[in-house]
Amino acid sequence: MDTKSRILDAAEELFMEHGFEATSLRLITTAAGVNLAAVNYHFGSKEELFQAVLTRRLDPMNQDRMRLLSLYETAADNKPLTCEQIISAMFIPALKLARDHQTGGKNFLRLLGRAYADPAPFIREFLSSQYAEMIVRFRAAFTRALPHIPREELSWRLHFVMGALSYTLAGTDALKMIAQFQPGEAENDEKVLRRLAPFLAAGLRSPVDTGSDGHQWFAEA
Amino acid sequence: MDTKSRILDAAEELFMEHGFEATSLRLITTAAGVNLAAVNYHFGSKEELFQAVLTRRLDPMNQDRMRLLSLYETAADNKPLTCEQIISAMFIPALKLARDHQTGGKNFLRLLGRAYADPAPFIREFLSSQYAEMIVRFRAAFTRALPHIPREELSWRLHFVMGALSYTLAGTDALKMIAQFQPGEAENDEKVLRRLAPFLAAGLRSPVDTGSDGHQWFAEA
DNA sequence: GCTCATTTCAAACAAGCGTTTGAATATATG
DNA sequence: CATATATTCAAACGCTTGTTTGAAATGAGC
Repeated sequence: MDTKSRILDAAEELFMEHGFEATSLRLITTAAGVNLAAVNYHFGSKEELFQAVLTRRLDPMNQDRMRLLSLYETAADNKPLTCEQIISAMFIPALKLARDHQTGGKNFLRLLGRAYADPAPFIREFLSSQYAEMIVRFRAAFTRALPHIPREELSWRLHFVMGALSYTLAGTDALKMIAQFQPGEAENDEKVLRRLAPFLAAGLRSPVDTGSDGHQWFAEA
Repeated sequence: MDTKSRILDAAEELFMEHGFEATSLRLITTAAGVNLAAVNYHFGSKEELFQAVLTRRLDPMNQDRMRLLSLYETAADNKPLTCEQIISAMFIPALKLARDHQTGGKNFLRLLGRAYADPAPFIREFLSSQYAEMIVRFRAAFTRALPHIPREELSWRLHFVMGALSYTLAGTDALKMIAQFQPGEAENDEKVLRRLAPFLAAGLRSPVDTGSDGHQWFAEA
């Protein structure tokens, strides 16, 4: 394999394991079996390397998501899609990566989940640009699927969906370490996403809280 | 104010802004107006300072959550609580912090959201220990409230709830920067949580997917 | 006012960081 | 084969990091 790919693979795993700031170029190049200067030669800088690691898999995944959404829309003959279809279009490409044991697909999804919460501006701006087109398309699809949900409310619900998804894919949360939380059989990313999707679909479809009926949310204690 | 509090306040804000690794002790001590060596004198190390920053507000918040849950359980006379009540017990203490403009409550919640996704083992282990007791209590409450949900499924749904909550509180996600996502009026943390709670309650209560009826999730594309 | 423990301070420490350099090597082109 | 281009390499650069040190300053108790 060529030097560039060796660096990308090693960086993907180490960034996932230690985060961006705590992963040194010396650690990456040693793991990749290449010279220290190779990163700056092939990628320019550590930041550009990080973006290259993300782009390599994120861009195809988001393209795949939009391709799938268009497929469903064409098949539906311009009628609104169901929530399940739209969520499937978001999840299936992620599932493909999770299933991919050959490449570091699982590693990448966990790295992506961490990148979402990283404070560095260059990461946030990069993700914004990477997701911009996809979000617009999916927002439009959800707007047609859920016409009774006000625009702002729908924005937030889409936000919650992305949050739960990225958090779950990150798989780093502290809860997993607590003894009480013991999944019975060996859970893999695929099974988890199959649990998450119906959960989110129910939330997306839930009636909008008018504040007048039902449970008194957040009554003072 | 004493040196220790000055350091904690400055560290809280700077850790929130730049993350743990990218925030240097020199940045913190300069902002706090104290000597560089004061951190190691009062807290021992940078890691212990970070834990002190989290403990200061996280421990009281989780105590408050459990107190509230006990309050509801006593009022319910040992009958199972509703999902809304349990979620309220989780959210109200977080809301109190979000409302607190005096102290850096909002800053802290965003810092906490980021800590959830931080790769450093010492952070993950610390959060595990901080949340252990609370999670056990709330798991038990949800188990009684949703007896028809299998144990493993409930574990994951609780996991999703924590994920969406922490991701939302972090408030750092890239989606916010995308032009299409423009909340109409000025949204504050309180309004956001009021949208999130019903969304999650609907997901928690959703029928368990038996795989035999309804939408064909994740049909191959 | 002396004493002793606590706290602050400037300075230095060793180590690691991302990046650059210029020569050496490999690869491809004519 | 000779030439030019692309890549690798060891070494060093300047800088920042968390932590330690020992002296100076502070403040309470007798």
